[in-house]
Amino acid sequence: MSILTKQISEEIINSIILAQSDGLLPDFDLPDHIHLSNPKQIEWGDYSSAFPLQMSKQLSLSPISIAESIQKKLISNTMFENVTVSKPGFLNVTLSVDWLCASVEAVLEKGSSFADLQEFEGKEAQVEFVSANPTGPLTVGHGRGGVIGDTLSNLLTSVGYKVTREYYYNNAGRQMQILGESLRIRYLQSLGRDLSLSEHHYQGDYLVDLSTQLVDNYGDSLVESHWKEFTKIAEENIASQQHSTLSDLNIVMDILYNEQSLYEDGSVDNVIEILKSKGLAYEKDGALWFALTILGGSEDRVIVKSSGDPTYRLPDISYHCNKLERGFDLVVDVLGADHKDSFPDVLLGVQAMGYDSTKIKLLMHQFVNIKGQRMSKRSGNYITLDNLIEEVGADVVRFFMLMRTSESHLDFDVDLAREQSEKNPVYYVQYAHARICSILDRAESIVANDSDKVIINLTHESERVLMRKLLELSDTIDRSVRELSPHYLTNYARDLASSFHAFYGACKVLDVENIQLSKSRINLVKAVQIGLLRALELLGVTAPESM
RNA sequence: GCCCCUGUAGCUCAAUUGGAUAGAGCAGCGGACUUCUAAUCCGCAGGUUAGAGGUUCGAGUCCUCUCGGGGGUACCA
Repeated sequence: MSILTKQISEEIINSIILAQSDGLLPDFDLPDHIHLSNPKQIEWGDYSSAFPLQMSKQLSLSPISIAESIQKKLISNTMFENVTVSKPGFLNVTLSVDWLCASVEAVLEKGSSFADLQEFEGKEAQVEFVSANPTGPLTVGHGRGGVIGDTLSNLLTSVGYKVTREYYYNNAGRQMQILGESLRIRYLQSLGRDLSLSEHHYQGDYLVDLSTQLVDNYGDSLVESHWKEFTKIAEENIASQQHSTLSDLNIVMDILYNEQSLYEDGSVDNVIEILKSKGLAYEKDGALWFALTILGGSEDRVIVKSSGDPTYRLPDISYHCNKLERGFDLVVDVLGADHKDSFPDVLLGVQAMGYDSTKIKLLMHQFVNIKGQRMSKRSGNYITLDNLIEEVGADVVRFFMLMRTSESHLDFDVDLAREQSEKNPVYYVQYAHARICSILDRAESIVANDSDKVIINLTHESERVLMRKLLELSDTIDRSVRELSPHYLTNYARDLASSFHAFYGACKVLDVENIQLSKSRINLVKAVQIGLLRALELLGVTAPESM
């Protein structure tokens, strides 16, 4: 099944061609797509296009006359019940009930993949997300990135990509030493030694918890151990906790990419050599600088400090080259706003290394602000992702994280999220599914074991809207992928649920007085269930059968 | 100082990338369950889209300036 608006667009273009061959319209270069929007007034139909307005100047014709010429050819199309032209020069189409019914029948035939697209069949994509340092528990910000990345991965899969979910495991550099030292000090404190952390050490309670575990398991046998031993223990422990947190959110990574390996296999040195040989790296003040200004960047940056340690930009460049070397057609970095500045530098580095950096896309998200009574910050501690999941549940976390566009700040209202009531949009959507299940259970007793998929004559306005909304899932998936904006899916799920609830209120599905109509409505409800389940599946939210 | 994001109803946000009379939810008010789940539905009210200019048939959306909020601006990641 193809995208709904694309089908309409093709019909309009065909009508333009017909109008041209009849001399109703002059010849002009046809666009490959007619842009359609959902008009605000019911009398303007299901979709409308401003195409006649846009072409008016070029063709030296009035918008109305262009629209009327297209209308003359489009009106006989059985896909449409009505084609109208309105004031400044809009072309409006109303889908025919027969066409809608037949399309919904096709949903039943195709099942849950009905809205999937084959556009990127055979292509491979990599989505890198979360990529937290193994130095502490995941934050709610990581949670946002995680949910965005995972849902985007689902979406990319639904348009044909083979997707690799990847977590860049940042376990090299000085921060790991600090982690080891911090744990060592906590451990010695647990044994009663009078020591304290410095300002730069990791202050969180999680290292205290870990150190008491160490005392329980090893007693004082680790007293003489080097910080490196403690780093190893802390890293393993924290990483496994991070992944257990992610798995609570239904997120499973395919690959944990180890930063350390970039040093071990010489990739990082290779980047230095190539940049040097191209005259893009130079020594100054004992450090090695990347000459970004030559490549159009805003300013040169240090890639190897005078201490001999690389800055994060260097392994980042190396890592992104490695991604492209693995042959991905699309690489998406899901990053928090704090990383935004370095992204262009990495792209320039990748380009300088001779790779096609246009395959790498950025999906940046802003931070999460936690609002609510019981989640107020305790002294010295911040709210972890674990706390949040425990407080409101995984479904709610996933849904709320995807309610806003990723580039806007997200106010996470914990009081609202915790509320199991009509105020909570997650339950609104899930309740629609539970209602559907309930209807379908009862349907068995009225129309026993009926396997035919016929849908006819669903003419009520709420039925029309519901059918159209269901068929728009393909548009939503397409747009979410095109714009790397998974939040459209959340809006879609709410809209579809809303259309269903309105239909439920207006139309009795199970009506013993009218078996034929009941059969069609039951089939419609089955199709809506398929669509709603699919949307929730892509969002990673469960669909309870009763509530 | 400079760069990026952002400012829309009392609150939280949409608005299909420049289209028609700016839409939802919550909060407020009024209706609808002896009838498929009332975690629902229907209706009312709520706006100078921060402000001022500009671009054009047409601006919440684009350009300039001013004012608020956030982030960055490291030889941290």
